[in-house]
Amino acid sequence: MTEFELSLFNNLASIPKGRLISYGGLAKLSGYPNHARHVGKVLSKLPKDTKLPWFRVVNGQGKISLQGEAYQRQKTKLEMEGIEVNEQGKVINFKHLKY
DNA sequence: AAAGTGACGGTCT
DNA sequence: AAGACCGCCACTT
Repeated sequence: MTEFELSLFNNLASIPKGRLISYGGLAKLSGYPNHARHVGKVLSKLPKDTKLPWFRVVNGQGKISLQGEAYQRQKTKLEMEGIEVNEQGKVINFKHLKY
C-alpha cells in the first residue's frame, strides 16, 4: 500500500453521494497531479465488494470510461443516485466536486 | 532492457 | 464540437 493509494482511498471515500470527481481531479486532490492514469490503474484493482464509491469517478469530459459490462455496472450505480447518463456515456444531472 | 499498455488530460486543429 | 496529438507514469511483455 503506497502513500498515494492511501491518500487516494481517503479522498475517494469522502466524495458525497450525488457528486462526481474526475480521475485527474482525484489525483490532484491526493497530492499527485498528472497521475490520472495511475488513479484508473489503482481503481481497477479494487475488489468488487469494496465500500468505496469508485463509480463516482468519471473522466475529464464527464463521461464513463469503463467499457462493456463494467460500463453498465457504473451507469446503474450512478442512476441509483439520481444521476442520468446519456447514450454517449456522459453524465447529465450532477454536481462535480472538482475537475 | 526496450516497447507496449491503460478506468486519463490539456492543447491544438 | 470532435478528433488528433502528445505528455504522463507504473506495470507487463
